[in-house]
Amino acid sequence: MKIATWNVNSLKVRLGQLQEWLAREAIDVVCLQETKLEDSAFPVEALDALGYHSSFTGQKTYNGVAILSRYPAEHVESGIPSFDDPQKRVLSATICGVRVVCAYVPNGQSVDSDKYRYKLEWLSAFQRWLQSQLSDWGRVTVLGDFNIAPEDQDVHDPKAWEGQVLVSEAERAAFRGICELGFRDSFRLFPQAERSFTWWDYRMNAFRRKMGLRIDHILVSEILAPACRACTIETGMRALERPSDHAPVVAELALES
DNA sequence: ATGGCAGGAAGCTCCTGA
Repeated sequence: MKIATWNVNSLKVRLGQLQEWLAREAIDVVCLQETKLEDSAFPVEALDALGYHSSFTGQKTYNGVAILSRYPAEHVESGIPSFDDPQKRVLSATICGVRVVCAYVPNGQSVDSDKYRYKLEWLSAFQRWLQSQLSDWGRVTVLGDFNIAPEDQDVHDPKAWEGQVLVSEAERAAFRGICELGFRDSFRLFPQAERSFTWWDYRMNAFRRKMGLRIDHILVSEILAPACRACTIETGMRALERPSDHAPVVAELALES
């Protein structure tokens, strides 16, 4: 089973790229972030035509997450139950016996902002909830835009970014806290090229200059990790005309059954 | 030096993203 995550930065704008990608790659589950669409505007028919069932929770202009799947999605749940939040950032579903959590972690803006405090509170609630997801389901995968570069090797210029939002110690501690519940960063299960990133700023020719961060992740629970065969970044998607500023991440799970 | 792109909603400029 191939699972993927992609921050599309507007599904309306990126629908054509998504369709081409899904027609080309045999991906079974796709988690999307920043769809920026109200539910009534979600392109259900276009994705159904490609063989995908859509689950989604969205809002106008900001946020919005979706899970596309070639197989039925069961027990679909929106949000973090204990965390009342009008921002549509979390969607979870069970597909082929695997709990799939699609997450769009808050950006945080800057470390001295209210949005940063919201990010840390959000992450704390997310971690608590993931613990219950782990005990409920066992086979759990968390895919999404974490807005956290876990280590210096995930940052093109660690010196320049030191202490900034996306790399600050409190954010990295929150990421480790989630992993320590019993998750592995699937990307680091395998040898990877240096300077592997998933996001490049639209400005300053950052992509061409390889000035990126690795902030989109696929975590797999310990019990699933032995089944993980690969994790790759679809860097080519960032090189398209009118791209999202994020590239997709894809992981392959060898599931018995 | 706080810029630089891009998307959305509004409406000819602003907010947000990361």
